[in-house]
Amino acid sequence: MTTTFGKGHHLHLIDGSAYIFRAYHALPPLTRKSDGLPVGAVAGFCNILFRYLERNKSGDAPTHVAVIFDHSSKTFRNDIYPAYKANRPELPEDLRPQFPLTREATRAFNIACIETEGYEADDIIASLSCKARDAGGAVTIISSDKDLMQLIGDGVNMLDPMKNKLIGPDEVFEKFGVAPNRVVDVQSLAGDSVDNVPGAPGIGIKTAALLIQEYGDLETLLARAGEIKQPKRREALVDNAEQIRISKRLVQLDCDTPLDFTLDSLEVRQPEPDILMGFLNAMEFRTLTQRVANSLKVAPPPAPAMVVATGTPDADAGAAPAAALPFDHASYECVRDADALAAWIALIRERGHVAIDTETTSLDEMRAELVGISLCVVAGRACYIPVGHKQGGGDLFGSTDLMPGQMLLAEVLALLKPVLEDDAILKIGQNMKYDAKIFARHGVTVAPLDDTMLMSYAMHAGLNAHGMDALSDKYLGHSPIPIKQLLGSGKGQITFDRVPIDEAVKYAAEDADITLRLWELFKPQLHRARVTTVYETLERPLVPVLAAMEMAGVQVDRDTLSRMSNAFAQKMAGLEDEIYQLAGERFNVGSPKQLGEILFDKMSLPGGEKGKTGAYATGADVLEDLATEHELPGRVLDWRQLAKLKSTYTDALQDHINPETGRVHTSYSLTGAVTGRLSSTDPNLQNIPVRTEEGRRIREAFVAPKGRVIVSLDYSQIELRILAHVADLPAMKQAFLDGHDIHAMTASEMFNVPLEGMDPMIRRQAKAINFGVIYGISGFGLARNLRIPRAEAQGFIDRYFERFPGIREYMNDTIAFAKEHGHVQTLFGRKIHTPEINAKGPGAGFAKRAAINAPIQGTAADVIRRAMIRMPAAIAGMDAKMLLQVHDELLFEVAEDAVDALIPAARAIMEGAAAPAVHLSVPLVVDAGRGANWAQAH
DNA sequence: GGGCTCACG
DNA sequence: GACGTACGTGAGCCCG
Repeated sequence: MTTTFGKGHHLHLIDGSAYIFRAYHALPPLTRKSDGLPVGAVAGFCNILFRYLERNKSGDAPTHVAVIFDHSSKTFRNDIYPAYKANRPELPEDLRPQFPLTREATRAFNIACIETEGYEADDIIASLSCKARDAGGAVTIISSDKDLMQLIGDGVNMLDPMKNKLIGPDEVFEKFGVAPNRVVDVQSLAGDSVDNVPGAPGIGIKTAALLIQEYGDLETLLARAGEIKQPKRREALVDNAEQIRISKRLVQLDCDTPLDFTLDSLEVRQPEPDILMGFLNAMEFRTLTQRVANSLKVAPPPAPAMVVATGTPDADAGAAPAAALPFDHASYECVRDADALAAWIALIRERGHVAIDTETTSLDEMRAELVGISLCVVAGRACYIPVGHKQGGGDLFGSTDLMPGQMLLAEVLALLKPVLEDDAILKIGQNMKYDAKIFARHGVTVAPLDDTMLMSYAMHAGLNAHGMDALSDKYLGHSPIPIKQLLGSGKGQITFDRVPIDEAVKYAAEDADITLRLWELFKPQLHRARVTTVYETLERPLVPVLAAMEMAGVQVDRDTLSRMSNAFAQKMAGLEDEIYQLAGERFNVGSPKQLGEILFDKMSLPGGEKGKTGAYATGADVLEDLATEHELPGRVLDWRQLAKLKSTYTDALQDHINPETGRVHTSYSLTGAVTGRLSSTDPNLQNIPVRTEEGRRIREAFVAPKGRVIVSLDYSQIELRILAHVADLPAMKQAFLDGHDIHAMTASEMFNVPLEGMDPMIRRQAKAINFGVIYGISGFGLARNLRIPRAEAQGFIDRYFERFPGIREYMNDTIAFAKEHGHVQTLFGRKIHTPEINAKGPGAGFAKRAAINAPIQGTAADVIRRAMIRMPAAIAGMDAKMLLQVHDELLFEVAEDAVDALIPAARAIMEGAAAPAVHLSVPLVVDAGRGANWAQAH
């Protein structure tokens, strides 16, 4: 049938990856109508292929053709030079899922589709060119990539598809000033900032070409570099010879890429109309479907077909609308051997993404042991890989024998690691920080990732919860198997490793299935809700940063805490004796109910007010008022302070010291607060005492190991600065610009008193008002806070509004915005929903104040998030770790000799964190402290 | 498990 | 005109 490739044959090599990027950037972000799948790049790619085929119908048609793709961004060149192509911007979010579709498109056009792991498309093109040329055939490389120009000559030329212009040796000389066979030499010298090829500093293409022209080739030039007259050029070459040689290895294309096919297999084939039309129709490209139908002289298929043609028939289920597909627990697969896992990995590679979930023995990621991993690539089709299920479901002796029929964890991880770390495969999870930490403890860095919980949060903060059960219920109309059903609850609760494997398969695979379906649903919604930037710049990139902080943990000294606990216990016992004496009887001081009865019934102290539950209020404010009447309330207050410190801090904190690391590992919730703030749990390290002297001493237990110090950097008055900016308060802005005491300035402005020698009481009142404004001030609240008559408080507020008219405007505008849109937003576009804003009754008051506060608190939260995301790169070279975040403070552990470098670097990141997205009209100022422990550093 | 109290920003 | 109110969190304890 065919003769072997050789003389008279003409091979076209199409640079597919370049086409994808061009198509992506040339077209608006198209999505498939039926399900919102991004397909803009696929559409452009198909158009280019179609036009290419049409053009070849007339004229110089090739006999053989292939489209070549980059397999992933990591290649053998990264082993030579890790920074190679390291400064490439991250792939656009909506492009990655289109990669596999462009492969499908190529196959649908019946064109050979080629990629090889570890090699760039350019290397495969080079190898094929050499092979074809050596066989005596002609080659045309269809690309405008200058890196391919080194291949030109001897029957190999290039075609720039943009300009439809042939590139031969003359055009190469025009660009590089040398013949094609010396292009590599010029590139090695000139380097390339786009690909991060270093080259020789100060030498560009012009100079490089002159040098090569003069000396002939690179090796001769390097050998005789000492003869160069210009001192700068001479030094650049002599000092950087090694770097230049590395550059050469980076730009030199590899002509020996392994190829597992023959040139003959690339022979031009006509598209199969059914397959091509089926694909185009499934992608819902109406115009192109019609045009291709005309060209192939066939009838276009009936419009919306819901099934995407994919490489394997198995994957077809994925095209049905995810939400509508029922959940079939029986269909989930249990993966028990390497072959089965390999099949899943092949499917993952084909699709370019995978939903993943881990099952473990604990919610504490630092102690949890991996029990199983579930994967889902296509809605409705998921698997579970058990690795740590144990015999004898929950017997008393805690048998440690593994159940038979499980793969070895090490083997599973070895197979999955390349997938989990592959740049080109998106890993999707619900609360991925958890799973990423589990994998990180096994030496696997999961990236890139998407997180359905964070997507939900970016879209719907303030509207609903973002846990898997809530999301599945709301969006998929499906209640997942409750974990209680497997583990039980209370005393008899078992851990996941004791769950029978067939039960675990259903539960675990379902979670991955749900996650994938949510992702398919949320992906296009993110764009429509206009929170893609929020998600991509403020949510997702924080995941690895927080994971690293949590895993690092903070060293807490058990002895210090233990000694404090003992001291507190003694003091409390003494106070209890006094309290019993004063009360005339023994009772439980910790019981507000009993205390209320003693104070107000037995002792008949004034002001006993019962709340809605019928109990007397005995809060600190009530007891403080009563302290003037009697000694007992004061003692109770003292006792309560100690009880709090002991139970919540000095006792509980000790239980959180990880026995393996000797450190305390908190867990941050990215979705814990509606405003964008983080929250901290298990333990909460964002509320360690500081306001009282006794409490502050607990921070002495947060220490740095020998040779290291604790460094604290905190934003000064960040919320007030943001308020001054958003409400446009010129006087306040000026005070910040001048570095003045902001509360004193406020007092001076309001009460017409000079700054010099100001009464501290006046300043205190002004400070309370400043904070009140941030919280959505009310006369009642301010009156209570300052313990002044309500009318007086209202007078303060009126005067404040008079002096800072921007405030009232900001409040009114914000509430009006919330009423109209149902949400407010931060300067960075984070949306906080306010569903109660139009409610009647007292709820409306809450909603209004929350609406006023949210943009300010939320903007401050966004600022420190941005700083945290940039921090790892900024301190990369230093022996320093970021450990904790407390809303406006970042805590670091730093080697003593690195402190002087860290502080200015971290401060610069924090102070500049708003830019360039937002230009604040007020400077952000960061204060720094250092010491052996947190108390000293603060 | 809800309510109270109190630690933080 | 009355109602109830500072904004955002998490944890430990009591008590039903």
